[in-house]
Amino acid sequence: MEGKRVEMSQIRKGPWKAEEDEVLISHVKKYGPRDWSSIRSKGLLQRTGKSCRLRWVNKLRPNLKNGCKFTAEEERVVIELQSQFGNKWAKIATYLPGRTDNDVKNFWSSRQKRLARILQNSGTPSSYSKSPKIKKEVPVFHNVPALEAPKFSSSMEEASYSKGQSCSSSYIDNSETTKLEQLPDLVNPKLYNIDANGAQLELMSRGQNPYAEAQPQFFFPQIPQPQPYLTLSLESQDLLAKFEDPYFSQVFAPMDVPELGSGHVGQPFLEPVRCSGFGAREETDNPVTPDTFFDDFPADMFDHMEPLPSPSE
DNA sequence: AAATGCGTCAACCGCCGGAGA
DNA sequence: ATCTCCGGCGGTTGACGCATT
Repeated sequence: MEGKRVEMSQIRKGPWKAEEDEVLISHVKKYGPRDWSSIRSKGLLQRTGKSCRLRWVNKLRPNLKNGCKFTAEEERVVIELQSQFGNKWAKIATYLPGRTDNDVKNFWSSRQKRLARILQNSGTPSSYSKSPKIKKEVPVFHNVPALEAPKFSSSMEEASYSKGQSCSSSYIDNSETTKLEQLPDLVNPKLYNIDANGAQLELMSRGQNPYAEAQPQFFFPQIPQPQPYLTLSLESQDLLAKFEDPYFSQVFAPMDVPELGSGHVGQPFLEPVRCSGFGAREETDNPVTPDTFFDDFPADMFDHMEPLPSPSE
């Protein structure tokens, strides 16, 4: 027992040093990405097997897109797959070459935080333009190539170790011409669920999608029917969808959002705006990545919403 | 220039399931 | 059948850097 405690105290935690990385890489070169616990039992590293595995999978594995932001297409894929599979980050990551489940998870939680904050900020309409943080770029996915079968899984560490790392995607082709017709149906308000405190925004399709469990390893999500009139960013789509959700209204009605109570739910909320106004600016890195919508948010955006019932009702 | 807020990322923790003894 | 160990996964946290006030 005492010995065990001493042993535990020798386990290193925290950031990895370059030397440790080298040892780990060397081990994987020799034995492959397995026997993680033997790394410590052999005295090579004072790290747990789990820690070694995590380090390898998330940082050292070849062909990782370390440091590369998610492309618009990748974001779309994540959003699409999350709606199908729920928070199955490892599964989702298998559709994104070079991305790990941790990447996807981080991306998603950042996005959730952003959405939650945007929704909170919506309590003060002027805050759209005043909040500089909401300048975050949010892509509009005009260009939505069909998802191809994953060439390899993010957990396929056997992938040739010596291959160089690259930020280029094996399946994403930015040269495709814009096709609004391929936009996924991400504005279905039925998809969304917001918990009681309004902080956690999540898709409800978890466990409800017939494909969610049935899909094999190389199953690919169905690209829903086109929504040709949609030109809003995904987040604006999310947001608008939530505004149409009665539960959303209930949750957020008590907030200081007078605008939310002065419209007409059921009216066509998304106007056939084509690449004009918000969400259509060009960007150097990604020509089809527009600016975020909130800076340029129409002041009357919420005018189409029905008055909310009072909490007492 | 300092304070603050926010986003991103790396790493840890706990739970779970499978394999083997 | 049960127990233990290991690996995989999802959730969470804390550090850090950047932008803004």
